[in-house]
Amino acid sequence: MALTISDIAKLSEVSTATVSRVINSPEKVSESTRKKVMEVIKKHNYQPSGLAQSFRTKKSKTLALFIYDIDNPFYAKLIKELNKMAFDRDYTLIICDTENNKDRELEYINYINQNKIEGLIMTEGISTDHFNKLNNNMYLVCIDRDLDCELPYLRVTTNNRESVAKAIEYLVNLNHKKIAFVSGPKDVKTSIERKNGYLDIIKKYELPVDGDYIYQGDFKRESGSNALDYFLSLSELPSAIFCSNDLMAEGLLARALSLNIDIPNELSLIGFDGVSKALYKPLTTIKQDIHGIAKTSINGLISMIEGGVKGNTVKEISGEFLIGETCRRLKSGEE
Amino acid sequence: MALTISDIAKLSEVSTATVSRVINSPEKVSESTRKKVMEVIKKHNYQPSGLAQSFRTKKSKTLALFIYDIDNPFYAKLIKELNKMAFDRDYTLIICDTENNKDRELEYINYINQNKIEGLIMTEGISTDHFNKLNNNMYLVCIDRDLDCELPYLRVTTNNRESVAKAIEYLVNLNHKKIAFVSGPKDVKTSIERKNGYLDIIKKYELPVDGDYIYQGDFKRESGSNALDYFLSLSELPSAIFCSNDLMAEGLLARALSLNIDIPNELSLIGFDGVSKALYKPLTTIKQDIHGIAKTSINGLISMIEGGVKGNTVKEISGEFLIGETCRRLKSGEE
DNA sequence: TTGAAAGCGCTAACAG
DNA sequence: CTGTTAGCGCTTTCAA
Repeated sequence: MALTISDIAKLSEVSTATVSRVINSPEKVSESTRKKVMEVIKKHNYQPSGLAQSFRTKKSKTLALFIYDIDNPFYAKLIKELNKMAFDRDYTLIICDTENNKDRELEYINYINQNKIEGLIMTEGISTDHFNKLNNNMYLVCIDRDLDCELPYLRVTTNNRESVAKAIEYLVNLNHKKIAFVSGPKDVKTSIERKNGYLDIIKKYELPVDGDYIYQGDFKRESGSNALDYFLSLSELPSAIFCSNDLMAEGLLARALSLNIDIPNELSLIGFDGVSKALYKPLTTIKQDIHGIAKTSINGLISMIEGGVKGNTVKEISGEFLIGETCRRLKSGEE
Repeated sequence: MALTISDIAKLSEVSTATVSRVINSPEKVSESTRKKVMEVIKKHNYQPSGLAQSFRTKKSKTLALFIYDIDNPFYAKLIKELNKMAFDRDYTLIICDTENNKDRELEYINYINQNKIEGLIMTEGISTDHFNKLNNNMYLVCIDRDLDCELPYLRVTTNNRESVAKAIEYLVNLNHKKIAFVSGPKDVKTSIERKNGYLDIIKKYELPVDGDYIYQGDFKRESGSNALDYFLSLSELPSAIFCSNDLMAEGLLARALSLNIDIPNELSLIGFDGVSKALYKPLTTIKQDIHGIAKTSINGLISMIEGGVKGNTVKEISGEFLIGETCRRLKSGEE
């Protein structure tokens, strides 16, 4: 059996309180006893029981991440970053894979309450109903997401609207006029913002774009492929398509390849996220600063937890427009 | 503050012991008191503190997963399955992203010891030195991996050798003779087994294949692309290439596309894993039964933990050969 | 079938 | 600066 604090206390000929101090607030212990105790600790490779510490302090040092699509490489990367940063700050991160399923969410909420999870990071796509059941001293961060809930929270987001606007404007500068847009799911904040960015530029340049050039996708690869089929069914094919995420751009590109449609020569394409790799040509896209998002989220969350303060704040992280090889400049006059 | 067991005891006019029994072994309580207590529990939505339970029983109900490449979609899917199954069995799964870094591993091993993690699932690519530091009542499962360690463990693996042999034989039956192979990293068990499957068939049919047709990759996408460049530099291009995982096959395919090499008309291609989606044509591949692997791993691990037994066992899960559209039948005589 | 009581390993007043 | 002591919320003998 592993040694306990009282074993160490006996071996060091001090009290358990002193051992505890050596571990948690060494400055409160005289150098000589600290040394003495540390030696014993080292010698026996004593490690305090995390279970006992958590129990005693009522702090689990655990965070939970709500996510609904681990398969999306954007989220896979985000998980990687968050997990790493949490661990580096001595917190454990639990992945709650909700699959957008309400029962699942509820189970996780119960889990969170039972296990004294200290903070929650939420990503898109989760229903809102259950969140009142959260312990109301829960600390919250929402990444790219709005939450209808009494609890205040930190919102971390990419500047979706401006980034998309920039990308669309880039197409305009390449003389594109017939620019189509593949959106994400209807009620999702990021979807809406990205679409607004598109509409901003359409309006600004008074481009002749009607509803036909907007296809509602769902952020999944397949809807990109469906989008292309839809646009092909129109009387006038757009000359450029913006997809609201890379996954859909990939789907669209794959479909184009299989139909022998040359990108960018016949069709220009832009994505969003900056996580595509499998393509034969680098995708022009808006790269989200996943590292920055993760860092802001974890640091923000932990400082709320440790400072005991909450508040509604928004931190916007800039996306980076990456020019790949999937857009072509139209000759003037060309459509 | 949340209610505690003694609050419930008072409200139900029984002892805490009885409340505990109602929760953990209701059969030991008379129906009437059980009902009475359950009502109070329901009414107040009492949830026992997981922290206290873990502390008291010294069972964290937590498993850890060692992984080094969350980005690889095979692992992303595996994580998803494992996470879900663990949760369904009331265990928490912690993701230890080692990044193949020894210090990181050591930190995680310490974490595991401190927090009384009950079981460990390991995947490929982790060094072996630290594992002696593991509490020696740790329960272990290795997925597709061998471990040099005193602890007995359950090994769960796809029948790599046979699956690859089957795929290569398929190429032979399509009249391919010049079949090249892109391996994974050198010392990794699955790499070796997959290569052996290839060599088995090469030998069986006495195919004229020398070392030139074997390229050592590293399971990353980029090495697939490099592999193609390498094969193109040979005096005789192979007519078919087997990649030891899908990621490398994707890389190779992307490179082929950008070089205008038609797959499968100029070159046949097979992968391994069954996780590719981004391709313009479905990849012929060996699909690993990720669900089965996860299920066997979690169930095996938990029954070891709860049964208190360990043992060296191997469970082989069959891969499924999936014929996509990346292989072509050669006319007899054609090379 | 139930209750009393001890104690898991640690931290945090409080007193000295 | 250090020790004593109480107690976190739960489970588990042991006795009744």
